[in-house]
Amino acid sequence: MNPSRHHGGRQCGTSYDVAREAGVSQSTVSRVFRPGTSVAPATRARVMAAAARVGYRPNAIAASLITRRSNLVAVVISNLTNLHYPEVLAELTRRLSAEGLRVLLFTLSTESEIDAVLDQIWRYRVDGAIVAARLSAKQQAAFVHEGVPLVLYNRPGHDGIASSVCCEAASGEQLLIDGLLCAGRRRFGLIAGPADSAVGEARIAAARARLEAAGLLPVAEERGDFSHASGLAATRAIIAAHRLDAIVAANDVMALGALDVLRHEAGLAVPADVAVVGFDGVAPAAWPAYRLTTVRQPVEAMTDAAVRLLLTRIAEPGRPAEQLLFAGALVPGATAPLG
Amino acid sequence: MNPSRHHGGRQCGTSYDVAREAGVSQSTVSRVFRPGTSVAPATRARVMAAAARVGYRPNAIAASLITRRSNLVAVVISNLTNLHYPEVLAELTRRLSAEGLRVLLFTLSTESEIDAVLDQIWRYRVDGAIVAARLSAKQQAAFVHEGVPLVLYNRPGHDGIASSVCCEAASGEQLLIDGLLCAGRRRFGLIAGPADSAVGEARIAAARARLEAAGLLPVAEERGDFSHASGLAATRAIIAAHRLDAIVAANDVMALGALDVLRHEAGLAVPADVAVVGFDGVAPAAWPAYRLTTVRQPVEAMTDAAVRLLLTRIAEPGRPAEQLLFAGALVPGATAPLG
DNA sequence: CGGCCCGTTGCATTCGAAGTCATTTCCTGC
DNA sequence: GCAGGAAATGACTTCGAATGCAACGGGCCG
Repeated sequence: MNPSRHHGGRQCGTSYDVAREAGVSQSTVSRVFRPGTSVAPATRARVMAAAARVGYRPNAIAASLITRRSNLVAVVISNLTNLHYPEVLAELTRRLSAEGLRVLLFTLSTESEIDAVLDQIWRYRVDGAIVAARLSAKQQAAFVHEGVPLVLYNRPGHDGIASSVCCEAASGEQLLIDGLLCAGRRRFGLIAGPADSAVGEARIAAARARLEAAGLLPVAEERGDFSHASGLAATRAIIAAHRLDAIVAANDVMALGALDVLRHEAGLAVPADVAVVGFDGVAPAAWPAYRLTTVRQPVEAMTDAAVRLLLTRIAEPGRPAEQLLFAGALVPGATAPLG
Repeated sequence: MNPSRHHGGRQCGTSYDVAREAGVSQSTVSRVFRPGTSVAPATRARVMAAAARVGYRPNAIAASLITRRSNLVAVVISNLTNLHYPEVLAELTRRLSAEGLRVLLFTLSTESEIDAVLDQIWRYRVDGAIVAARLSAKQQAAFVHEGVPLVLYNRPGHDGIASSVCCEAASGEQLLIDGLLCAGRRRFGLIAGPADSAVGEARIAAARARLEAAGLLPVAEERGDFSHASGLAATRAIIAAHRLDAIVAANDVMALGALDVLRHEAGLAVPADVAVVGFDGVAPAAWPAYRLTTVRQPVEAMTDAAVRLLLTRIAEPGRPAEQLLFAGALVPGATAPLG
């Protein structure tokens, strides 16, 4: 029926080759390699031996075609350079592997690539997707339309179409801001993220809200893009024009940039002159050179939840979307006196 | 023939649905979606319209089965937490996407997982693999046997079986060590990587060789695992027992750990008391808090070469393996006076 | 006006495994 | 010794697109 051709490069045999070699049918070979099927021990042994002889490897592509399960999960990450995301990616990959799912990785250099990425996602018939990138309502709806379970990571789910896992900003910022206020800080500078970043906006909005609750307005505000360089630039701009006693950055990497400018360019003492706080809990923030006071996202719990949400939606496509919120944990550090 | 069933969740139509809708054969639909085939403009338009109506998406899985090209490339990275690798991964993904290839990502928590990963790689019939993890000779040979083009990233190719792209250690370490020697440093401490890391060993061996050429032996040696924490530990151990004037670390992250201990625990001045050098050129090394003197791997050139090597081996499977070496570029920094 | 050639198109087959259904085998209990 | 049933196995179909080959049609040239 299906003897393996030897055209060009060598290739591993098919289930038909194994079947012929073992003197059984292809169905039996298939059953041997599929858990939960009943095959006589003797037959199984014969098939395994034959498979070893011909170097048989089940073809996941062929299996996907008929089972309509590719065991692939698309993971979309917008900026891997953000230091926080490699950690997320590593955790996601680890957990997905443990569940027998493979990761099809997409990274975005610019947000405009997203439509091309989605097209590829549809083509590969992934079983689901975990997206840490901005998706419009229309794009989120496309996942429903294509029947691909979607979990958003640290991005808001539009109209409850998609499931999502987020680290809630309010309580974390509250801890930071209230601490600073208690310690007597009054002149705050804010370093926001890009305007189109929901997490960034949420954090800065939360910070601003706490200040307002205390009857204060930020003395200065600048926008960065979450990068260290933008943290440097924003801080230079702020301190050139204003006298501050606290800087609140939308993420750790910009906060580290702020620290660098304050200490190494402005000659200011942290936290004596100016306190600095961030958000994320990236590894370098904890290094002795910085010891940044920040809020750490519970990456383990969040990635675990993301995978779990995805699995349940794969298992039960009809299931309604869930939005999970996680609270960050205060990491005291040494860059802010927290009353 | 093949009308789309509506079992359970909605799914997008097949080429047969489009064919029926457009009044053409399935072959024609296939041709419309495949570049380099000849279809009458009018027909193409009809098919495109029909495809839009039924929401057709070419099924890459089905196409892979018959073409024997999955357009998937396995990327295996051993420790994403190493700060250098996220950058490599981002570049690789970007370049592979540009070539129409998708990334199947595998990360390793422990080296023992590698065999399970290889098994998955065979099953998915990837077109090629880029591996930044330790592979035994046997494992490398398996790629040849399975007919999967392999490019090793910063790992030595065994017996020229596999292609590889490496950042050569000798010239970089020479620049660093000779500079330190010129500046009068004589009492060196080395922080090596794990014994099974080829790059780590190569760098430390190169450093030692330069010292020997100058008639010196390292005063102290410790081993880390490339992590910041291990850099801290190694440095504590070294300075507790010896008086040094230079520390050479096998990578930047450990060097940053060394800096942290020297400055914030030991109260030593860098570079006045002790100079520190690393290797890689990771982003935080250039931040004002550190300004580490190091050698930067040419990530752009290396990833570009890795992808290019892979593409040519995919195109011409018979082609012999190539080993490419790249030289790192000195990043002067402020942690070492380079004579 | 006929023949030829090329651009289009359809038919039929193929890729490799999974699973349905029918058949065989063997064991059990009466 | 035979009916009943469970386990094991095989024949056959299916998933969705790509492609070799044959057929068709139109334009061009002689």
